[in-house]
Amino acid sequence: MDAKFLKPYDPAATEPKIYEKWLADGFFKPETCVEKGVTAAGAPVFSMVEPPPNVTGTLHIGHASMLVIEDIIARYKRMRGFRTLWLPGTDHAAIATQSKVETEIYKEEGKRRQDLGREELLKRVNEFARQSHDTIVDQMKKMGASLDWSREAYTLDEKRSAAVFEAFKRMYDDGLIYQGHRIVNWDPKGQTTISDDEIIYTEEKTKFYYFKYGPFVIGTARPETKFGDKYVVMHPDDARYATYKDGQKIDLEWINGPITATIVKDPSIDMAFGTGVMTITPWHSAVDFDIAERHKLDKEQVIDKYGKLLPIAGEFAGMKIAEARPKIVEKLRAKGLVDKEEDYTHNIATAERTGGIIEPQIMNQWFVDVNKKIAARGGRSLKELMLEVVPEGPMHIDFIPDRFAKVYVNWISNLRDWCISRQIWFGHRIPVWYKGTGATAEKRVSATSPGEGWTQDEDTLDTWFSSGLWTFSTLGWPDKTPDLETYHPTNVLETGYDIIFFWVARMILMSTYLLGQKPFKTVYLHGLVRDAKGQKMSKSLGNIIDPLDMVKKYGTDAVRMSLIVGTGPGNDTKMSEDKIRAYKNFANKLWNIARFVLTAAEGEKVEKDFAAYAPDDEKIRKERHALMVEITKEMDEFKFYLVAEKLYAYAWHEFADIILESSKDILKNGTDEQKKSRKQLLLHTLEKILRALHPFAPFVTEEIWSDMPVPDKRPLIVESWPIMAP
RNA sequence: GCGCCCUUAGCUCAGUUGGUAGAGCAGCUCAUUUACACUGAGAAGGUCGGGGGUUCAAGUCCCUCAGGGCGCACCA
Repeated sequence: MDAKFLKPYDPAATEPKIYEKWLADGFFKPETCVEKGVTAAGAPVFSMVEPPPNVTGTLHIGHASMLVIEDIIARYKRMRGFRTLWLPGTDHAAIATQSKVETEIYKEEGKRRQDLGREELLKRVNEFARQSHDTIVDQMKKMGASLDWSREAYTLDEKRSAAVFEAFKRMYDDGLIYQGHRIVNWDPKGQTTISDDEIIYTEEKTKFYYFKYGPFVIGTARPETKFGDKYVVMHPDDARYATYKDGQKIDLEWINGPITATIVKDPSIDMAFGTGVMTITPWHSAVDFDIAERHKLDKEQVIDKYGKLLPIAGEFAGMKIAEARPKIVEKLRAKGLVDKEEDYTHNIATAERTGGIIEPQIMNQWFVDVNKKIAARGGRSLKELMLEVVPEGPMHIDFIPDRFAKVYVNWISNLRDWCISRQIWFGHRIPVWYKGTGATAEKRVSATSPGEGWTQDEDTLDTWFSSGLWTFSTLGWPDKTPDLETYHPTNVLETGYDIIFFWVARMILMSTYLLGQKPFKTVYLHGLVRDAKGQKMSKSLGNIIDPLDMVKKYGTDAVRMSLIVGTGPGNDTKMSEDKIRAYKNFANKLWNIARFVLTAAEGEKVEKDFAAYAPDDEKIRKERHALMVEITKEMDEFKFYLVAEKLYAYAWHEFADIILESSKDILKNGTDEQKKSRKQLLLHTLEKILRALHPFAPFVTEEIWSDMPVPDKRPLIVESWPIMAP
């Protein structure tokens, strides 16, 4: 027995060495496994892409949990004999990364992006992204991730940019991408549009005002938008206002003097809300915009890009909303136009990345049309294509847990055209070029400048446009590569349920449209990692657990086990340092089990098909086999938490506490035959435990494995799962 | 407003075709130089959120109420 077993297990000394060995052997790469004869050339394929972490700094516990689940899947499949590809990468995360760098620059140098200019800012962001990338890759390796680094991708690298251009061009040519004046979510702080999903609603206690508007009383929480309101809308069936006719003009006194208002009757009005009458602000409200479109009404801008009032506000022009609001109410009160005010809880929309308060604005932006029929796809729209992956659809994808399929369908049915242009600089620049103005203006889609006098669109693409291509852009698309042929559709996508809409849905959109394939056969959704009390981890609560700190303190295997046990799909996980400590103890327990077994069975080798078991040993062997059958089924059902727990209980409380203890007497007082049988039993059982536990705790199992007297053994990472065909 | 999830031992949670309630942690009692103190043995601890129904049988299926969490929509 190796002298290392005389000391407690030392993860810090062991783990880096083992990861290096795996890398050197090349077993993360499916081709190498075939070349070295550890995977059959004709073996079935298993592929999975890693959801690319954003290059915004470092890995957090959520990433760690994702990597652990995926690594367990990858290692399990590899041990089951699949040609297993798990493909790594990182995401440039346009807005998230740029705003992070901008914030830092402003803090340190007091400069804004306009002070630096496009080129200089991009230089800085790219440099930051590169550093983040290096840190993150290093951290992924520390988690033990068996990712095929030879295929590493980045959403903004050359190949992925080519894929983005191709996708854009095809969608443009099919008329799916169009430019138009539509109402969008404008972030005055980030100075860019954002998508509906990037909005965070927070409750705010505010006032709800009732103003006298001629003969009516209108309600509003936003007095500052009311300057341009010259349409007063009511339901056509509202008996209270039956005397007013559609299109009727009314002169009335308003904030900055007398105006002429027009009556509009529209059935979208909720008669029970407020007074059943409202004025509309089409430029700054999606609902009002729709009403204005239906009745072909004028639209006027009231608030500018910076959240300041425009000259239409008269004496309030130039003021910020927060400043102007009370002053406007004061003025209306002085004029006797305030009917009453009430306390009100209002959901305010803020930008996820910058915290800016979203102001709907009508702007000229680029959109993806989700309802247009696509000739090349049998006359179906993107929306229709996206619905084909539901359980009863022709291209069905398994959702785990399946309740998320409903969430997905619900989202699709509410889907509106996707605004894909962003007014930031970091990202894929829109590949559209312009030349000339007015009647002679030209517009062309091109990856590079079409020539003299052409200027490129200033905007960049929503970051989810490039990540939507991830399952196939990483495999070489648009080229028809062997990788694409072999590994797409991927088998499993493992990600958080919080990005079903952002990402899962968009991958389905892109893949069904561009390839006519689903991007993955199964989507496994994990939950959030919370603290021991179930609270979200956040800087302000001071309850953040840094996975790398924990790795340093307790070892990767302990962190991995603690992230898995108690984690059902779709449910949030609770984490605590105590839990991690408990699994460090487990790694050491395994270590001591190995020490005992290797000492007790000194000189003995694992004999394949050893049949001469004593009756007691045969019983133990059968129970062990039953457990292996059970956990194999559970692995296939993605119930990793159960498997980890059962192996933990079996290794510790069955094998160590009962089997090892009972062996002491047998090995001392038994017959030679009994001793032999028991030694084989101990070796076989430890061997099976190591194999089964390897996906969960790869380092300590690999390290013990190196001392196991198993003839013709390979590194554990490419050994077989304890039972091959359950 | 629409929808989803949760409620089982002090805490965290298993309990997947309905068949006499389980684990880990914490706490309690005891052991103590052992493969391992990063340990072992033992006992204790629950009217499975309330009510109703289906059934020979319900933690499990159905209805209903309550509490907690979340998503979407609305937000004049």
